[in-house]
Amino acid sequence: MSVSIREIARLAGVSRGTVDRALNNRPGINPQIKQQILRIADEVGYRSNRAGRMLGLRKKPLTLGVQMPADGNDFFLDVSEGLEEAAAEFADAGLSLRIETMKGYSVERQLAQLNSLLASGVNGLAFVPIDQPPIRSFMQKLARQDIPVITLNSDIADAPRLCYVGNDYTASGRTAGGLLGLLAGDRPLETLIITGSVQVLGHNQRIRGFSQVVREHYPHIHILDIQENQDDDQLSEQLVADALRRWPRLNALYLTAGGVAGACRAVRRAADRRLKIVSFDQTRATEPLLQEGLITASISQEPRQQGYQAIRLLFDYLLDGSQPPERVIMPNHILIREHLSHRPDSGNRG
Amino acid sequence: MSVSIREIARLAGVSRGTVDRALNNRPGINPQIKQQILRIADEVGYRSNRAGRMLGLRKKPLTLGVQMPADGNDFFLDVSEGLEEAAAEFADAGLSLRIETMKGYSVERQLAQLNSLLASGVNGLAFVPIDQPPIRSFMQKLARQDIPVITLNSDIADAPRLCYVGNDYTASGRTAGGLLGLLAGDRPLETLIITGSVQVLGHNQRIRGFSQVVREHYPHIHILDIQENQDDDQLSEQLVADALRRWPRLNALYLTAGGVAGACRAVRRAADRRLKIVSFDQTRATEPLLQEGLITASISQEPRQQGYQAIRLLFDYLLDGSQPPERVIMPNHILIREHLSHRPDSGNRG
DNA sequence: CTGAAAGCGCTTACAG
DNA sequence: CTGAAAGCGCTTACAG
Repeated sequence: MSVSIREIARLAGVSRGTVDRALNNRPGINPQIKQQILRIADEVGYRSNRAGRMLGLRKKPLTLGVQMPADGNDFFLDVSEGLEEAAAEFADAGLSLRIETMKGYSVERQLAQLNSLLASGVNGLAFVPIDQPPIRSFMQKLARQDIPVITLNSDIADAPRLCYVGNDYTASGRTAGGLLGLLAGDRPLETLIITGSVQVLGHNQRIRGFSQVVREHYPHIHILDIQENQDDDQLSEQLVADALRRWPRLNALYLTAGGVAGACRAVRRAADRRLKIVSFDQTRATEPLLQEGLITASISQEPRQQGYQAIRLLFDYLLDGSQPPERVIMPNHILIREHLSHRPDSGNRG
Repeated sequence: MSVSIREIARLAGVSRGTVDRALNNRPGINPQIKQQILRIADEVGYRSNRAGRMLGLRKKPLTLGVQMPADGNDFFLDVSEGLEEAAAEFADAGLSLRIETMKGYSVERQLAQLNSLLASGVNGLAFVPIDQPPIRSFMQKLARQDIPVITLNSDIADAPRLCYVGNDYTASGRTAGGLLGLLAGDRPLETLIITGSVQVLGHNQRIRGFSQVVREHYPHIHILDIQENQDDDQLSEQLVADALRRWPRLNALYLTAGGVAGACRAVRRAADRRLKIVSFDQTRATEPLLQEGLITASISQEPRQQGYQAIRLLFDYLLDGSQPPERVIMPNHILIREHLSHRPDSGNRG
């Protein structure tokens, strides 16, 4: 229970309106007085009351824009749940969401959707940025317009943003490596890495983290090859089928991205071969495969929390000016058949 | 943005005070009018505004009492962090916490501390109940006084409570079993189970869940024996040392509770033997052992979230009357060396 | 540049 | 049993 704006006004001998102007960097205030008020606020340890603020702000409703490559990508179903959870929690305070989704990664499409959100008057944005110069310069523009931006699930270098909310791909690759190491026991493992695309930073980081751990601790894990499936199930199935033929001793698969179902189809057909398979995330595609034991383990990254936190942090920033940490990193979790049912839950996990 | 109490008052042709009385079950209102107001509120889908409520309540500060066997038990350090996080979040609304801790499980001590909290005038309680009749009747008394209670980390049967916040011990035992199954590969595993006490329900459930999975899926995991270490490191070390001597083929340890460090000391001394060790939680004791690879994996249960949610749910109930689910179950996570650094974070994960 | 007033949605005494 | 008023901490027009 901290002091109120009224108390500070009394101490400074000014009106509450003036204190409000000083504290919230509003225009039209004598700089001297402003300094004095800020000093007093600091001395008494003023912290604005969230509830008061929410009520006061109620006339000017806030809208946040979200853009993500969610079409045909089940991973984002969970992200969306988190977005909606936060939206519901702050609906009281006048918050609403506007969500645009696209299929795959098109810079033009992303720009078009972001511009449309901007035109509709959103007060802040969360999106999954494509790592390309046009997106970067768009973000420069947003910064000049004082629109706070959170990069979601995937980050972009050298572009201004409030913060990044997502997982640490290198760390999740390390977890995958450590896990496969444990699964190997002391037997040699001949591993094929299937990645989505060597153009995608996150996929590469998952390979790097994996390789680091294998090199440090598990020399008997041997990497046969790294192949790209473009997140495509058909291609994935083909690649794995070929690999099974080509390397008779192939006994482990590390899948950094999509196309998991396809890869598993090929493995299932080779009924006589038993492979350890490590993948990422818990989706409609991976879940039954984990359930049946074909995928040995999958590494998840709290998609729901990613959505929830992105909205919460933007909202808090707009409400309070509170600065989030530069990177809000979700822990990654190892999923095996026995605890599948427990999907990460809200809890405002906070 | 739902309708306000003012709007309902207008629709019902009464004052806001009367609407407040109807909606919050306050005494002194004509039952007919009350029914009518409730009907209208229902029709328009009234949901009270949290911020408004927090402000309105600000004169009457809320205090919640917490009681737990935290002394000398590192697990509860993380729970406490969660408690404090929630306390900080709702300090605005006048919430404060009163925390009592004890060492071990004494019914008398627990009752004494709960009574002291009650005498100090707490509005709600969260505690780790000992599963004994005197605690049960104490909870009956609390219910009659309309003090909401949340059982934390451990539940108690046949006693009234608002809800249970904690993990599902059987489920975490299943996860342990599934994990050890994967670690075994296709080799036989001669496993010793060391449990805290056969008197503790949670420990037994961890054994049951483990055994279920082993029976269903991993017949080559053989359970040599189940022994009690009373969560004591000395005794634990002794037991494991003896077991290593007695069973030359012992190659796996499943530790359901405390005394992990002691067990590991005995294993480390037997430098020629390599055991798979599965334990629970990430504490000061287990962390370095996971780090060095002596413990293969540990299963954690989001202690911080447990603390956070217990307070949040009590607070919401007192604020809103919002009923939490009967059991709020934390997911359990498999921890291995490679993702130790990522301890579960607030995020109001929720 | 500054203050006084009205209002956000709710609760709590206080009259009647 | 019911209503009118004051107040929680803040913001936003509106005067000056």
